[in-house]
Amino acid sequence: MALERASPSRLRIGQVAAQSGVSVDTLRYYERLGLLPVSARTDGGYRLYDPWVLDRLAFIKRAQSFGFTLDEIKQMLQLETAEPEACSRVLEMIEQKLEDLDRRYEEIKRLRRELAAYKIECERALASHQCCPVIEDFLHPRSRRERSGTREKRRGRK
Amino acid sequence: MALERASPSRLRIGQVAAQSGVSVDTLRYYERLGLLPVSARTDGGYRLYDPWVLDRLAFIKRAQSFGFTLDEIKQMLQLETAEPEACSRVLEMIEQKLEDLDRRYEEIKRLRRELAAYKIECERALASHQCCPVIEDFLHPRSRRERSGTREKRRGRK
DNA sequence: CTTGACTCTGGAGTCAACTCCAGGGTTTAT
DNA sequence: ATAAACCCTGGAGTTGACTCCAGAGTCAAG
Repeated sequence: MALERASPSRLRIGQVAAQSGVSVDTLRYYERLGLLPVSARTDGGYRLYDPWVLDRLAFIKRAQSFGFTLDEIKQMLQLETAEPEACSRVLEMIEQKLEDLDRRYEEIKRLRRELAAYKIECERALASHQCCPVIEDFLHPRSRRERSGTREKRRGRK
Repeated sequence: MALERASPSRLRIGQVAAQSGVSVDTLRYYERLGLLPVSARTDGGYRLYDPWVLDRLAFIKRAQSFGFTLDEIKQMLQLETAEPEACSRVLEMIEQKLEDLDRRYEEIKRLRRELAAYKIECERALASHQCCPVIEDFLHPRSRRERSGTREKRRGRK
């Protein structure tokens, strides 16, 4: 049985791995998950890939970089490009992911600000050879904003 | 409900859980990890906590919210507050985490921008009943059309 | 034909931070 | 004394995205 031997158009898994930067293990993993098609095989059982899987892998990596999970990516890949439904579905997912990014963005901004404040305090303490205020402060967060007031330490109710 | 017989100053694990918002399982897990001290016990083997573990738990949650891992938090907790070394060590960790936040911040900004562009394209296609350009675009990030291409992309990727 | 690089399978392991479970023992109110 | 909460241990399971493994088969070159 003449198998597709050394056909320059088809790649073995190692070549796909090398060209895509995705490990062979991951390629097989993706196939199990249904992100890649069940590939053709040689008589000996070796997988043979059409070069377009490289495009698909690029898609996967790109979508991943946006924070889409493999499962979400799979859903996108299962959509028929031609159908308008596909587009609204994708739009939906994009909008959700945008909200997601916005939330994370704000959170990071807030954390950054707070952490930077700690840093300054820490530097000051270090310069004047005092004991570390950060751990103290982390331990009693609420005393921060009432430093000039009462140092109440009651937390939680009951 | 509240029944603190005997010594009112010591809490059982369920009370700590209720007051801290951390599950009893997690409390035991933290103890295993060394984030909480090995607690005293009743004769029957029940854990008894001093109320200051609530402060420590608040510290842990706060540090976690900054993106510190439990392992890093443990390192901080092991530092002796009084020593200046502790402060410089903490400063180091804070600075590193700040860099981390900055990196993530920039990345999110970039992704947001790109994703928003996709969204607009998607909306346009949807409005004019064309086929979804996003999947197409994801699939061919910076290549020319070879496959059923309809129009040239002017928007360069990345 | 032999070598050595490549590939196959199924399943297990990894990481972080939990979460759940079975099968018991303890406390305390009634 | 009994029931209802509560708690104990140790170990296994969860999630997502891989990563590694043993033991076997395949392929192309020399």
